[in-house]
Amino acid sequence: MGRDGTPTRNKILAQSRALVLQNGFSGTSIDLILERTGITKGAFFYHFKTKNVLAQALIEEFAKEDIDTLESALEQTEHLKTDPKERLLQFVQLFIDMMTGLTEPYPGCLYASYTYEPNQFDPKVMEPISSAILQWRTTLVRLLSEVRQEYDMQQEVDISSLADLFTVIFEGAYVVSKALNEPDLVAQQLRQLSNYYELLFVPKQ
Amino acid sequence: MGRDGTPTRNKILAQSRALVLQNGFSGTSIDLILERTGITKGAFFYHFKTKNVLAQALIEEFAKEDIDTLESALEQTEHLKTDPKERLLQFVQLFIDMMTGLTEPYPGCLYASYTYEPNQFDPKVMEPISSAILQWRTTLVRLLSEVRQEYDMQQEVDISSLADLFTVIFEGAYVVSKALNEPDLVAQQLRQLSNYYELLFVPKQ
DNA sequence: TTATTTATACAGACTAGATGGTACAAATAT
DNA sequence: ATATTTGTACCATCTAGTCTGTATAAATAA
Repeated sequence: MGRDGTPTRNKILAQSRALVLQNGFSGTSIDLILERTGITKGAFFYHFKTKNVLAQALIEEFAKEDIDTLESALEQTEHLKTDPKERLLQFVQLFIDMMTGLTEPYPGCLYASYTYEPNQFDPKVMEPISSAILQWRTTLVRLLSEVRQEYDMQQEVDISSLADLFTVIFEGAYVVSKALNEPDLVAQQLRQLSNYYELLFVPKQ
Repeated sequence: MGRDGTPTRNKILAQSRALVLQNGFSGTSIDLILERTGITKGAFFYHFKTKNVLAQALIEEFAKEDIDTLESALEQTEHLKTDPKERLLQFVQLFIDMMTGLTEPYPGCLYASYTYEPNQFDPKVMEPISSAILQWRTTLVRLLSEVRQEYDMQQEVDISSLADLFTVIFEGAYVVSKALNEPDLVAQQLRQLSNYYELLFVPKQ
């Protein structure tokens, strides 16, 4: 019955994400989205009742992809479970590889974009952000705890903060990479994180 | 000579900065600024010919304060020059102290805010951002190079990336701190940076 | 098979209010 | 007195969102 609307919906989501990362959410007018997608107002409001519904769909999709990436990286390193440090380093390495060889800066993170204009959104639009960040924290706390059990720490540091450092470096590197227009900066910063982990955990005794 | 307009101008700048960090630049209407400051439209456009001129004034003022902070921290640690590592750690410590004991998240960084809606601004509005970030890089490269001359590095890492890590952690920590509403996260992350420096540089031989 | 119904998807003119910006008179300080 | 600062009415444009109508495609019935 009726034609298939998912290509249209996906076009709106994809272009909107790109536009929001360049213009901010409130700097992205619906007319601009229409222009970019070649879609009309009627089609847009058929798929998204209001602009805020689009905001919510955008962040939910982004968060889903984000968590998928996290879980995929976990799976890809599961075979290293016997050496938790090796696993941790390999886990980071996956993201280094992901961010290596870009020719232009990674377009950025919607979490940061939204976080710098939180008043534009209903509270429930912001919720997936903290939810996702906390899931990164939880996951890395687990990975780090496993390392800690089999290695000595050169310094007694708070595992939870150490876990957050992963997200912090990502978010910060996106900002600086965009600001300086240096595509490989993100990978470089992740390498620093890897070095830190390397130095911090040493064989027992 | 007419009356003194600087209090008005300063009120506009201060309130606008706060508003931009909450709503984004294009989400901050002039009417909202007027409402917040209790100033009228005529006054506003007397001080700032266009909204983009305000954007420029905002970022220039912010960058100036930022560089002032950098230079102040340099001065405050100059007496430790004989032990460059001690100086570096003390340098970071100053910022940890600065970010300790906040009751609500630090409002954020205009560099990041602008970087996530760069299309809203003339290119010359964005210029002070890269300029300031590069000045941090240059300064930290100097501090780190001085350490390197008197200490061994546990791992051979790129000094320039190591320098950027300072800014990266600040920017990332602001984002995550705001997103999770955890005021002390910034100080915690800077402590991780300090730990990394601590581990990386070891006495010669 | 073909005409008709039905649910879905899209098109585009229209509106009410917001937005950045202007014009200019009035107030204020020196 | 007059350069400077402020108040307010106004304007053109942009904004999100509405409305009515049309196209598409599958389901149903003759």
